[in-house]
Amino acid sequence: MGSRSYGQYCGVTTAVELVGERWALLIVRDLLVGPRRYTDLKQGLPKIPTNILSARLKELQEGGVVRRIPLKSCGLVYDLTEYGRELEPIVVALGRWGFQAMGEPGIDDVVTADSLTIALRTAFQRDAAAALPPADYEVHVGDVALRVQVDGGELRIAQLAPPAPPVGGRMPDGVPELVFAAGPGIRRLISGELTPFAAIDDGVLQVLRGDETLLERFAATFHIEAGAAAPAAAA
Amino acid sequence: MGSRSYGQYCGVTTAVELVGERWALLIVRDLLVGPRRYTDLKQGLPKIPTNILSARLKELQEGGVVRRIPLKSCGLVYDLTEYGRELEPIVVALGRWGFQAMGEPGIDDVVTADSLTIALRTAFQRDAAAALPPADYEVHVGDVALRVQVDGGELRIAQLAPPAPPVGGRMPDGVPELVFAAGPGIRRLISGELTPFAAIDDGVLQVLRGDETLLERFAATFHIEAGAAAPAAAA
DNA sequence: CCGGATCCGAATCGATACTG
DNA sequence: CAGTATCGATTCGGATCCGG
Repeated sequence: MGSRSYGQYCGVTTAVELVGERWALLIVRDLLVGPRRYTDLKQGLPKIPTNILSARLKELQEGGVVRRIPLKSCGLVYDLTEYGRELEPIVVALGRWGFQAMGEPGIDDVVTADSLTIALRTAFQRDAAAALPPADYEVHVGDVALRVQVDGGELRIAQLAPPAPPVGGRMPDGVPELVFAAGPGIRRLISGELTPFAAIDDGVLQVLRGDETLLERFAATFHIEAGAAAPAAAA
Repeated sequence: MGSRSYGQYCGVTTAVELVGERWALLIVRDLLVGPRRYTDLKQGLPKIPTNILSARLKELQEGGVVRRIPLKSCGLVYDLTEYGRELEPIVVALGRWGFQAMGEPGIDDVVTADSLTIALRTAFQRDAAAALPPADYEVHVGDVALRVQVDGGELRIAQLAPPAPPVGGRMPDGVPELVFAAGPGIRRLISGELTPFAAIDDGVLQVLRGDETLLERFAATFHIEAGAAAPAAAA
């Protein structure tokens, strides 16, 4: 009964009926990084109730956004359909928009591997990167570790354990030129609020290995301009 | 407490906390067309409960997306902030994405002036239009009437009565070269599923005045490719 | 452990009525 | 015109439980 339809014949309306329910776009965000098992999604979305996760996955499948793939080696993954994958620029743009309104982290906010991966894609400055020499970073935020490789306009991000190597993921060889660790305060480096030097000085960030001047290159490569009006950062 | 937070420190998460609630993005969609009064919004969103509309407006203001402007001539409008206006490319992209999943209209789906305005912006092919001569259309869909002017890569859309001339809107002068009327089936013209000729033939569209060959130009100017996989059109 | 299904109280939504 | 108030219908959130 409860006709949940918005009652309009319109593309935007159709879109929000497909991916506008609570949690749906965050599931899509994580699947943009790669195929994920039910349990991976649950871990990447620590606060999602399991019934909601399974309901969303069902709806997203019915909407043609997500598909369920039985794995040869026993198991099961969810993946975006080709149609679902077309959401990538939209999710990235939303992330860029929302980034500007991020305040300080809530007391029990977490940074997950997938969300950080998308955040880096969001902040990636292709043109700036193309003009810079290739670089190879290892970034730690909380207990998430990412291998971030930039070569020309290309960006490659791999998630280091934990969690276990993602399905279909390929571990990069070689040694990163720069290894550093940060907390959520890394946001202030990406926003330009803090220079790399100031970030180290404030204890927001520590260089674990490598030449710390590479941080300048990192900051030039990953940046989100505080566009128009920096809103007062909602609660 | 029922902390409605998603518990993640992430731009995408922040964005959906700001505009991810039910109805919120549709309010933004309508405000992208121009400032609107409470009652305008209610008419443009016929199925929104009034308490939800006022709740969303309040939340959007707190989030720095919408602002409330007392009108000199007695009255009150809601408008997007500069930050809110940055959602335009995102809403347009979502509309383009959702367009591909639109099936046939539900029995009591409506097409509103604002949603059609955004739909045309969504479908606008700047490059194609720039290569074509200027054009001046009047489009009727249901009881919505739009004046659509294309000049080079520029698109201007004005809403003809009803409803009354929008606040701050300016009525175009002159006479449109082509006036036509359609139903929701206009979607099939924009998707390329129907040629202009076939659309007339099927009764999807009637030319009321002007040279019907201009419909070719209209179809070339407003088009949405059925990109990757045309999903099976959700219920 | 993986992939959910079930149950229940709390919060939100939807519809309508009403008010300054 | 611009909202509140109210109340039943849904949905969400949290926890537990179940079959492989």
